[in-house]
Amino acid sequence: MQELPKAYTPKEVEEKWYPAWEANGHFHAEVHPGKTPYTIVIPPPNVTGILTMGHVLNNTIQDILIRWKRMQGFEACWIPGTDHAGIATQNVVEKALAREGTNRHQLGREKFVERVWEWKGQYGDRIVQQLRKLGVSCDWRRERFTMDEGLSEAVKEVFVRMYDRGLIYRGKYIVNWCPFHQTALSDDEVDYTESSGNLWHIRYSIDGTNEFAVVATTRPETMLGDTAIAVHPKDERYKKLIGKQATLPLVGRKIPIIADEFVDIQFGTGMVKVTPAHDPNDFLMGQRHELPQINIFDESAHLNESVPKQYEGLDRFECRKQVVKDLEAQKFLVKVEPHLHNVGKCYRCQTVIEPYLSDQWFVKMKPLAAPALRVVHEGKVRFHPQRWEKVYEHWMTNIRDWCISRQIWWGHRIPVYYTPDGNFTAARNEAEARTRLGIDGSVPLRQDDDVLDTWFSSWLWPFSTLGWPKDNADLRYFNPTDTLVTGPDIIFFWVARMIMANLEFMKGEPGSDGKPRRKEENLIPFRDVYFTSIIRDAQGRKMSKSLGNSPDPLDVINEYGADALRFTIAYLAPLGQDVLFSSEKCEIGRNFANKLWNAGRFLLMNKAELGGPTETQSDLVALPTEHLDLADRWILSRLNHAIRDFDTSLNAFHVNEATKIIYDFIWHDFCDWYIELAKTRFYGEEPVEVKRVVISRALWVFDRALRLLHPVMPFISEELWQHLADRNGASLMRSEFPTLDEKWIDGRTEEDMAFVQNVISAVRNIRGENNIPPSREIAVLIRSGNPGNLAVFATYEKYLKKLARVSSIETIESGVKPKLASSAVVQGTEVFVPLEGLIDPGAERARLEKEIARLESAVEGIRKKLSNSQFVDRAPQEVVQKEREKMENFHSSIDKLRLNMEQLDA
RNA sequence: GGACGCUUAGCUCAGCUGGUUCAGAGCGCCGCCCUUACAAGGCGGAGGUCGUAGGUUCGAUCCCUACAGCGUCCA
Repeated sequence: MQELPKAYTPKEVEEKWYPAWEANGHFHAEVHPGKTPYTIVIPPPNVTGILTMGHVLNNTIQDILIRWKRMQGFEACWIPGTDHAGIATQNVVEKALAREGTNRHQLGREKFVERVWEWKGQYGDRIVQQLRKLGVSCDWRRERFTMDEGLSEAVKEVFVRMYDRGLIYRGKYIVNWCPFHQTALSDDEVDYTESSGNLWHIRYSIDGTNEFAVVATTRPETMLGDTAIAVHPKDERYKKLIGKQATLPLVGRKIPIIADEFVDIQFGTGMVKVTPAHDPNDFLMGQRHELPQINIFDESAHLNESVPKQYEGLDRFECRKQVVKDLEAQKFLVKVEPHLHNVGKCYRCQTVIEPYLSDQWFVKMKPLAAPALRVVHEGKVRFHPQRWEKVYEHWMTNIRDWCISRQIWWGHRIPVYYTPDGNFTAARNEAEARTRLGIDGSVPLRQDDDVLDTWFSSWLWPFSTLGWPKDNADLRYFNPTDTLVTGPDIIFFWVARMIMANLEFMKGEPGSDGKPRRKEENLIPFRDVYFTSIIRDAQGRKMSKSLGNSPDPLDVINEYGADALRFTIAYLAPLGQDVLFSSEKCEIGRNFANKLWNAGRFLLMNKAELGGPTETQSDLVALPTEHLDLADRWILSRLNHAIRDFDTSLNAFHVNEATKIIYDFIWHDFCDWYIELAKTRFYGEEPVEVKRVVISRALWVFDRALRLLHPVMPFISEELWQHLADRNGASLMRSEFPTLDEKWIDGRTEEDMAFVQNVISAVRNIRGENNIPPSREIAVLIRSGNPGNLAVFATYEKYLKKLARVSSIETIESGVKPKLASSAVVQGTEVFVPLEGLIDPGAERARLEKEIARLESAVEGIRKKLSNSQFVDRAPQEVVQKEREKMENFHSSIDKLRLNMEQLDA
């Protein structure tokens, strides 16, 4: 066998294994009646997107879960895909058109949409290719796109069914309007940034009095559309004004003074202007009081004909200047104060959003929300961390109807058809529309121009990707899916809506038993939702393009390796906490990979040295249990602890803990101790047959460690695993995940080993504190009243010799006083290192004093406890007993240390 | 203004729901080492009254309350 290179080089390994796994179908899942499915649907990244650290976190976690379950024998299916990202994608193509000196209007709708598809064909798999670099084991044969034919069918089917049930309606509503894109935006497509503006105080004269109403506003130009003034009903200052009329300055319109609880008595003057067509709150207030809605803007936010002539045609910001100027000139402006407020901007073009009244399509959310809230309350869908339930609950109980129409061209066109005389219906296609409308082919039909919000396709993702609305085996088997891994920022826009959609549309669909689904646990889209944390930079700032503080994951992979990146991000990501990331942190993962690599290298070198038959796949199945010594029993106990704890952690979605468990096991238990101890046997006197057993067992343990590690670091684990034995074409990713074998968990062995480790540490401490170089061997004397400890030593003195570089070990009787020795007490056993000429008695005394002081402060703490009668009476007896034992041990150690210190002078 | 989260070593964070030498890890720092797997490494060491003030309890980093600072979401 060829010797491994001295350092691990990720690139070639990654480039070798990923295509091999994919070509062998290892990522693929099929309906398999004998196996339990475990399904994840990927949160589809925007087709225009590039891989970010957020994707790395999210997809690493998914891959850890799916690889783990796959190795555990589940039929693990991870469905990947991309989102058509309506506005974002349209924007990209429009920019390209602009560079060519044209635009979508010149091109026309049909040609434009063709152009977008072209773009998608050319660049649409960029992010998907980038994901592969990370090593994700998605079932690429099942890759979907939200504009696929199948998914489009699902969208139309859902729309028509909801329309027929009255769950979709058309209405005038105030929406977030982007005057640049001239489309409505959903709430999440609006970025809010704090900016400094002004608060203008404007005076309205009140009819029949000499008084004035003074209102404060951040948007004076909207006064042109005011239809009321509002005060709080309990505001004593203005009670008498309620019901009176005021005159709107510049316009002259008479508007009423109304009372509404929404008004904040503290804000400004306590009087507000009401502009129902241009402010979401005013819109609601207007509905409550049946106020007129006067729309003063056109679609590009220029003033329309509803305002006095001198303002018509002005841009809204020019108009603001003009209105302020005119108010001032006519003495209506009372004062102007600087004011900080949140301004909503279009997330694509940063144009200030205009709350705008327009015809839109809506989904009625209340009927959908109730069951979706219930399944979470009842724990049928579980959130991790659980606290997100409250956020979810708050949103679900205050839910508002969902504006689903977008005035753009790229997306699912709304399946509604209009006749010239204004009749309309939703339909799956034009023919169905004609049937529904009762018209023949002679009447021209026009389909709605708008497209649907992108989320209207992604909320169907857990079943549309599985072929719905067609009943099929995949859908029956893989839905409900198991785990969703996503960010809490889209809990409303995506997670909540998926729960609603699945509950609604899976009802009655055949389930895994072939019978129509009824029970809610079969109607949910997923059982667990893991909310990932936010990735921030080392200073704690959010990663953003404009700050340029977001490392390109592909650069990081090139520099450190995909496994190192995956490991590091998993290691750093506690459930529900933000992650402060910088690429240098990948040294954690890289160094670990290198450590692992060299452990493998060491084992393989020794195996080659010892000769014997080459291991085969089957050789590594059974654990060689001959010639077990303390170290062997100990590492098997530790391994089984690791297996158990890994399972516990990952079941609780504590990915960082699971990662740390493997790290600690491999680095500290296996490398620092087990390999070092095993050297005493490889280089010792035992016959070569025994050594071969020892190396085989070490390889067996290492094989299990690689299996444990594989979900986190798939590439290096596979590469090493293949080197351990002739695998005959098998892959680690399809091998069996280690399971707990209780019989190897052995408390006695761990105690004995802890004693050995502590003695070794004590000697190393003496060596370190006295600056004795490793090249200088030392002698050790042991004194103990504990025969068990002495017995362990008699058997395993070679461990101490090797690991602490000790030349000889002697046991001494009590009463014998070794001269000028450095000493320590380990679990009641005294360890002496006679070091005449090597140690500085002053330094040694200081060392012992420090240790005595430490023990004395511990004793003091216990003394306080034990002298407290309340503690002795009320604490559990075993706790009290333990404290007493501790106290005794500490006292005994202190006595010994004192005595040894005195002898330094003798 | 409301809800939630965070505050532990110089830095970044664990501490899994009150008692084990429980005060930890990684990085950084100091000292000794190229000891035949690994200097991307080994061994040893220094560093914290666990945000503040109360409360519950025999006992609090952990549970409760208030406050401060930071952050996120909602209004």
